[in-house]
Amino acid sequence: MDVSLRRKLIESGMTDFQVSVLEATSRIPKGHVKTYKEIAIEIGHPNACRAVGTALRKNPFPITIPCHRVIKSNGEPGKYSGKSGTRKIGLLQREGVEISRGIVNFKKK
DNA sequence: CAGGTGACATGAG
DNA sequence: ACTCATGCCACCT
Repeated sequence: MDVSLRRKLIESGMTDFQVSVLEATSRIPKGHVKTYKEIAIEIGHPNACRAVGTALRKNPFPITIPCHRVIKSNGEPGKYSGKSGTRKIGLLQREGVEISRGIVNFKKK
C-alpha cells in the first residue's frame, strides 16, 4: 500500500487505529464490498465494528478512500456522508456489485 | 476523569 | 421477517 498515504492520514490528525481502518478500506478491490465487521477483523479488532464506522466518518480523503465499498453485515448500505446510503448503492451498482431491492447481494456467512 | 455519541453487531421476543 | 435492548470500541467535549 502507499506508505505516504499513511503519513498524510497521521498528519491529518488520524490515530493509528483510524489509519488502519482507512488503509484497509483503500485496499478493497473494485467491484467488491466489505462489512464494517470484516474491516474490524482485518485490523485486529474483531469487536470494534463501531469504531470502524467512526473512522470512516472522519475520512479526510473520500476520493482516495472508497468508503462507499463498506457496508453493514446484513447487506444494508448503512449511512454515507451523514445521509442515507442510497448514493453508496448507486456507486456500487456502477462498479458491478450485485444489488437486490436496494440491498447489497453479498455472501453472508 | 466521566459522560455522551455514532457510517455497527447480535441475540431475544 | 421485524423491532427492541445490550454490548463494544474509539473519539470528543
